[in-house]
Amino acid sequence: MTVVTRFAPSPTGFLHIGGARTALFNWLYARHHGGVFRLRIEDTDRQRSTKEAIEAIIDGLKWLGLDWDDETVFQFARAPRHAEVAMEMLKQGKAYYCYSTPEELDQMREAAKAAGKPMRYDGRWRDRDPKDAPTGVKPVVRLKAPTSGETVVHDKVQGEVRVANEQLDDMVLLRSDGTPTYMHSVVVDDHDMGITDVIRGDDHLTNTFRQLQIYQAMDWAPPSFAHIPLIHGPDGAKLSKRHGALGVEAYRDMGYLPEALRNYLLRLGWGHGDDEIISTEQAIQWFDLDAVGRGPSRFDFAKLDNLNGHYLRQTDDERLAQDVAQRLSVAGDTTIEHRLIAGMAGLKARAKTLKELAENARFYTLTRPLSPDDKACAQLTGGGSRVLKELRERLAAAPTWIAADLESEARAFAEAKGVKLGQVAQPLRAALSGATTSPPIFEVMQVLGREETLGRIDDAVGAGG
RNA sequence: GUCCCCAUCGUCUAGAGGCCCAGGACAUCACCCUUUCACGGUGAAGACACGGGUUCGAAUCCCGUUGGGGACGCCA
Repeated sequence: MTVVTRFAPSPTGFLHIGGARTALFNWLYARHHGGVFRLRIEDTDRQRSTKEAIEAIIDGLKWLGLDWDDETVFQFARAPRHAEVAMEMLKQGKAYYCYSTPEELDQMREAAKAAGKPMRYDGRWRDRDPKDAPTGVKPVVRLKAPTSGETVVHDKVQGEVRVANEQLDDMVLLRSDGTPTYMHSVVVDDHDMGITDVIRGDDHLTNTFRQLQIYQAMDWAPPSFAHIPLIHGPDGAKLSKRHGALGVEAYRDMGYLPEALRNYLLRLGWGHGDDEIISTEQAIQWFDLDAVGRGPSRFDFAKLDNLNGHYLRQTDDERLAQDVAQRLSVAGDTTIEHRLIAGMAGLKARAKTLKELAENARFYTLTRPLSPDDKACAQLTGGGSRVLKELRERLAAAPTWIAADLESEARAFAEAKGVKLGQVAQPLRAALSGATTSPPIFEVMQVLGREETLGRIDDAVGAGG
């Protein structure tokens, strides 16, 4: 049987990091088994669902490179079908109309709380004659759930989980306005869409019991389930905004590469021996549910940064330069763009994110004169300035303008002056980059070119006195 | 509160009874490389939550305790 998985987000916000991982696992599982990965937007909450959220989710999935098959299913559009199934259950005596008012339910809730028991609908309309129905009250449709025995889930990650049916009550299938509840629509949609494997967050594990009861009532074969643990914040508690509960677009803006985020998310809760850097091809080949861990894991930016740095260094210079030019608003300036491409080799070993890369690259994009920072200014006073003045003459006469030769010039100069190379290189760095740290300075000179280099030295020498 | 789930270095994890006085990665620290900062290299420190069993032998199996998480809606 062909594997069919799905990602079923509700469009009430961005595609957050936990959802992204759920989508990734579903996608990998389907691709690994040569199956189908589908997308269903659960937009039945008309109040909270927005068009913007739908777009954010779709953009996020595309950015992450998680492509889905077939058409996207919008759950709300299927409401008539959900109602139809509920009616069928009513006809077969598997469901019933319940006329209890919200007030009555509140009373039950409070009574249950006072008694230290969980809220359970007491089934007061379960076997009542429909003729008793009060007028003017629109009923909900409730499932006639089994009252004894137990319901068991054979979960691919959590193993066999069982619960006594007394713990469960008769849940609402259709609201009094005739719209389906989440529990009901999920089951009908998964069935109709031919989903074979439901892979979702751990928070749905207890929902599964109730959903299983609907499958049983309809005599449908349930899919197999896999509940993956949730992602927590660094403190072990629920992931907060501050700690990473952000939309994937926020990660893009912070300068993370989609391949790095994918690799990071994959390793969160799943492992393959000692492998850390895992390409998408390998992931598809290796991924399976049996290696998914059962405990929740904590989100760690430091590890994401490290992974991102790794992928950054693998990425070709043009792509990086283009992103940097965009971030620094200099895209289209070909001189600058060429400089960025030429300087990228030295730049990319020094950054963890594209954002950091852009900040480090800024000095390449500046127009003279630069405004050196405090530490750089300190390099440009007194001795530093004198060294630069003399070095400038020698550089102006340099026969070539390539890094290795420029370094030889500087070394010869330092030796002649009886100073360490650092005493030459640091003022030079301050003059050319406006800072005390930069890519290798002779590489910077080559990238900047003779004219710009000499000009920046002149600016610095003049300003430094 | 009730039900359900989980538990190896600070973090992510390897480990499916002897290969483990527990391996890798990130982070930390030291050293090397070096014109700065990185990258890279070498090394150090660092964990089986606790208590009982089972077994010749347990990180691995069972029970309990503790700790964490999740679910208890006419939200999804």
